[in-house]
Amino acid sequence: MGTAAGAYDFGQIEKKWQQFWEANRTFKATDCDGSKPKYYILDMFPYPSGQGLHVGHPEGYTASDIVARYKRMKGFNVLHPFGWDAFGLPAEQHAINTGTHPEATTNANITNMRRQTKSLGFSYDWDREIATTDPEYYRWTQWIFLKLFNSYFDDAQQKARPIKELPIPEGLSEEEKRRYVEDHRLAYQADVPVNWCPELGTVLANEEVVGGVSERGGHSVIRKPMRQWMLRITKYAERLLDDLSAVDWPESIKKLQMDWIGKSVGAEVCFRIDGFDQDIWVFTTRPDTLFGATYMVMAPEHALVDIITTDGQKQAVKDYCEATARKSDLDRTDLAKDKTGVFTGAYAINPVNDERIPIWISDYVLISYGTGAIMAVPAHDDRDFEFATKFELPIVPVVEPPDPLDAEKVERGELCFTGNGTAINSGAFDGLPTPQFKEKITAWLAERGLGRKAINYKLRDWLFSRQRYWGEPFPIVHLPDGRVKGISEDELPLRLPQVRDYAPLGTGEPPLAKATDWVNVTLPDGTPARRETNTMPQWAGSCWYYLRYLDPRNADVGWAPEKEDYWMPVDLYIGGAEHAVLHLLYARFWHKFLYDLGKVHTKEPFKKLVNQGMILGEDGQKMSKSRGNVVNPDQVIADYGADSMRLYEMFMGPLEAMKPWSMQGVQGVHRFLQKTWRLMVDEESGQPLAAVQDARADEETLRLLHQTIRKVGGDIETFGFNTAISAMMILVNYLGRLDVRPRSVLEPLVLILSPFAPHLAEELWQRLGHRESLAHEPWPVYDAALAQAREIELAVQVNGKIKDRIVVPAEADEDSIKANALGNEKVVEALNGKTPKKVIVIRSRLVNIVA
RNA sequence: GCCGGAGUGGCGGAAUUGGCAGACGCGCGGGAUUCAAAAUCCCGUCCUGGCAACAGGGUGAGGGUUCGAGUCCCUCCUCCGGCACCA
Repeated sequence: MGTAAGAYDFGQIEKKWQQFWEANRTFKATDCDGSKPKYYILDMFPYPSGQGLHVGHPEGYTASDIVARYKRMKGFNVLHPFGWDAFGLPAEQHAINTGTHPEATTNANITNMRRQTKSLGFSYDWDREIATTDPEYYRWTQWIFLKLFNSYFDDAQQKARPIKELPIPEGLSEEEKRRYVEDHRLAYQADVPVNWCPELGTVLANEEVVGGVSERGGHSVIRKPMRQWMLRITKYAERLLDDLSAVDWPESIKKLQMDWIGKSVGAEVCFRIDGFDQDIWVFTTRPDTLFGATYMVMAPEHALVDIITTDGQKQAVKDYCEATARKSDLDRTDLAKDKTGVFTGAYAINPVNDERIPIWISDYVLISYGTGAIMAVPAHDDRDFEFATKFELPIVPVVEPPDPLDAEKVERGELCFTGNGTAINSGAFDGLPTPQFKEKITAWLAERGLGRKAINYKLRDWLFSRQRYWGEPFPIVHLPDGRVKGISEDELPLRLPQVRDYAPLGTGEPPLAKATDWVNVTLPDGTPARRETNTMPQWAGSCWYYLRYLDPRNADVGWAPEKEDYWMPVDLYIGGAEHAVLHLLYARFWHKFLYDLGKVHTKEPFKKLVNQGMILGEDGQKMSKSRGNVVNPDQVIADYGADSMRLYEMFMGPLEAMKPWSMQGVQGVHRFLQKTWRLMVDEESGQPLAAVQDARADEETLRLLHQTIRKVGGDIETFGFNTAISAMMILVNYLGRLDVRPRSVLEPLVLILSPFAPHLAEELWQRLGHRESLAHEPWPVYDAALAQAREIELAVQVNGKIKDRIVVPAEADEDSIKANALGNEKVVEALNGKTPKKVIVIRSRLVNIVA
């Protein structure tokens, strides 16, 4: 196999061109080149895992590489960088088990994955390679954190400002002033009930807990109050939501982000507590149902619970609160099927009708959303309905559904209606449609100081600290008096210290606490202090890496402003849909913050986003070691070559779709590349075939060529890589039948194939007599006139059924087509003497005769 | 439960967005080449009936709009993804 001198020796060819590109810096991106339009195309950088590359990675990378190579040929100055999201739990778990420094593991994994990535021939500018674990990189991650720490959010201006400019209310003590400032920083510490994972020995962000267990590893997660670093992402909720309309992203991803942010517009309403000075505020999206509020529910953690509970109910309430506190997240969701709760013994006064309503506690009300208390309207809220039914609380209908049948059921308390309708049992407001009632009652409450318009978000502040070793250290010190200070920027990077072992202490104390020499510091003024021992979560480094690529070796700033101005935003971002809310929301948040600081000039970092779908094993199942269906890219490349691998991954189906692997499919595209080779190269000599000539192509050949150029270019623009490949296959199959293969046809074919199979294309280009790489050759221009067929075959239907086909000149007008069709003998036969009622002519498509 | 997305040959998938369903590839069948095999090339391949020309049916199921529906509308089924007491 492949013994002849001129055979398609992909192994040798691919190595040769990879070395050529690297030696010649073929894909070097030139900063601030004003002579060309720029195009920034970014892949989601991978975690350097010990498993190495799997076949899912090259899918997105090949797609982006095709676009990058295509755009270069279209005359763009393309920035196409690559790097490593290198902090992460696997290297640390390995360190805990074996004592190997995670850095050593990480570097070895990067070396291996870099080799694998390079073996696919992607046109990255490798001079810009970065790793988030490099101190020269995380120096700037820490720098951004310091900026967050030293900023607050100005609600009126809806933007971040330096903490020094925070207006502090009059009359506060020094201690209160300090607290006030701490409470406004965008990076702050708080005692929060966190997702504590005993198995991993760390807390997790809400986004990292899936179905009550940890996203990584599937370990159980419990609720535990701990002092943690938080980022005030909630301040950006409105902007994160608004600016989604400005990006070209899949609607599904935008929707996921919208739902995650979860904006609700409603009102906060004040209820007096009978016999107490205190009030309870509740948040509701349905202030129009206030007259139907028959009880209240507070979260068990609510501060007022202890105060208002009557002696008789003390024990029951205490037991319930303790039981709730012990529940893990998983237990809570499991128990969600059946509502639980306890009466406090206290009553509140409904502000609209002065009714006395009982106050309950239940864990179906969350302390972390709204005010931690609700007014319950069982007739018009499913959860309240369920609770009221179980505990036999009154149900008062106040909204009449439009459907009379429903209305009757609601009236009898048999149906819970949550839609819009007409107000009933609501005093002077009766008869109002829901939307108007909402506005009226909100104004009514506001006039009396009993309520106000309010907006709530599901989005919570970002839990930003982890009790791990392998992450960015916080540039923060703790003073003996409890104050927290950021270290100065010129002390960055704050490097990770060496530690004896990497195991968490299990108490919540991070491994860094073991590095006492590092932890204990003396400040310039002589004060002893302790360094923060938590580290940042993995998402930190990926929040801004697209900016470091712009200026990756700059030792003075994270990125130079003129480079940011030239390259940003990212024009095309390709990666997996699993990052829909995590990475993409966090990165947008940091970007908006940097925008407020004037460090970036665009509101959004990623203009267009495309998700590649997952590649399944040959059995149609998700690839996994235990199933034994994992495809090894190294093996595929060894057997068929990188070009075949690239081409196959693009030929499998639509980029975004989930699709199963097929080794025979790889063979299929490999055959196509072989065929393309043999189209031009003599397998014996390696020289161009005698059939390759400087001859004129005939009309039919030119037409197919120009149609193919048009199709392939158009398909690349719309990510239809599978159909682009199919079009090239048709052209190659056609040319294979010709005895004379004009160079003027083969050369454009090689050029349009080159983004897909770059090694083969470069080799063919050279063997056709070119000295330069084709990487910057102009993309062939198609001639619309040549692509246009002279004659067109039309289907002729009678009553929608095809009877025959006719051939007409491309420019034939409707009347002549009509005459042609009606004169067709099959048509005459089918009509059987009947007169056509109507003749529909779709030029270039078909004729339909209705009889 | 709620919100998205998708159901097309034996398989992966095409179909100008309302206009010839099944491009291209895989697989399979037949043939050429070969001592033989691999590789390669040619022909066939949605289903049913027929030697064939041809006829009929066909895009998850059922209904509707239309001269015309894989594509649009309604109802239902299945699979995948997301959220899961967010008031």
